[in-house]
Amino acid sequence: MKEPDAIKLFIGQIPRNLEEKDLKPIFEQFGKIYELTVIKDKYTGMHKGCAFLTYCARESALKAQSALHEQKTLPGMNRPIQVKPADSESRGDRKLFVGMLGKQQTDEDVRKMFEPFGSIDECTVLRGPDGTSKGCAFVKFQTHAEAQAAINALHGSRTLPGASSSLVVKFADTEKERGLRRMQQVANQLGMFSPIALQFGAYSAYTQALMQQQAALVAAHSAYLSPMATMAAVQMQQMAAINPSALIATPITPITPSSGTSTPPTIAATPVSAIPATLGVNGYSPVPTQPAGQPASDALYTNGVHPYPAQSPAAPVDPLQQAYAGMQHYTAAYPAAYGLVSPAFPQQPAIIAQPPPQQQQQREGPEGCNIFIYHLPQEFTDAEILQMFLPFGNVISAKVFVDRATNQSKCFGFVSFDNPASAQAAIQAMNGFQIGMKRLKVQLKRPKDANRPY
DNA sequence: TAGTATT
Repeated sequence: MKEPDAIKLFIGQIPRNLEEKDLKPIFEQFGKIYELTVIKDKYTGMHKGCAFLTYCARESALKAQSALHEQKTLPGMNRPIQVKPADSESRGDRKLFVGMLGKQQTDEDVRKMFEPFGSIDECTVLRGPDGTSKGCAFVKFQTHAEAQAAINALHGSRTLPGASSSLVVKFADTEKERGLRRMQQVANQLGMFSPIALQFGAYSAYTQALMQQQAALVAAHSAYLSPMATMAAVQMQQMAAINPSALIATPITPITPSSGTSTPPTIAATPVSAIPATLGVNGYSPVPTQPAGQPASDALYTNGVHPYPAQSPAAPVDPLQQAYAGMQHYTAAYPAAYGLVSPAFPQQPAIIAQPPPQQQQQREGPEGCNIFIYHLPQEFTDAEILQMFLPFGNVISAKVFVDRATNQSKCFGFVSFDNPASAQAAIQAMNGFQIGMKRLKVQLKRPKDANRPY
């Protein structure tokens, strides 16, 4: 079916509305396709604007690459299509990050500097939106040895005009390192400069997981909304990936046409609970973050910011809670935006177009996996507590108890995980967590046959 | 001084 020396290609700069079936005709002309997969976000299913393509024959891949790479631009894109071997095809580490360039150096200048050390596959100076150099570049050699030779010869070898220190030449960050860098940026933006704050590994992970979930929520919801709302969701996801604090500080209102509505959104007025749980199987989306038992998780609550119900109201505010409050504001703003966006797009179905929220029956997890949550905000529904507890593991059930007569929340609920460690992590992190004027009470659910102490 | 994306 596929030649043993077939090459997997990475295809970049694909419009997000193109799926496999749309892309197939573009690539089929170079040979029989073995596999073509659009890359989607693991959690949100959102099209990432790129794909993997493997032809049965190696030759087809080479033909496609030379015919298409940087040769044409797909509709709606402002950069040409990328067709090149996927990272997984490359041998070893051969990509360099070059820092402390002068602002004047162009791609060509950098290329000249590096070409004595080997064959360069790619050389790009990073530039801001206005075209000014960011003073750094990526240079990819064909082999690891060439890249290493360039480091040996060039790193620290000179100081370029306009640069504040000597030239930096090193291997570009791996994916993992990039993640760390992002977390550090997040920490910095939230003002967490102290050595104690630097231990907040769990905080970053938690925040990022929550941001992902929030973005997913809006993404799911926006399927029923306007293109503008969808764009906002995309932007939001991008921001969540790099800068949760920007997300918090940037409510969705800027995308809404101003139409005289001045009611400030509040979570009580318009809960997001109507958002269908369309995230993954059974409406539940697993999150990899498992703070359970991790040292960072312990550090989070041994540094004087332990959230606890008995804590004085004047206690210092946990930045985690601030972040959470910010997100509430964000999600609360969303329905308000909906109300404003909708009339501008009369062809869009109104809110009745939403499928009915999936009413999941409460499911019990194994002993030790079920938690009880009390003091929930009145407007929290299954969807909200699901969102709140997803970062701690695989949630198999999330249920807010509702008064049958009034359909009002009784302000308590149950969440079940598929393992006890997740339940413990959730209790550790969320018991005493302040939301508005309330602090959550989070504890293991009593076994059915337990003696009732009161 | 870290890109437009890499299962």
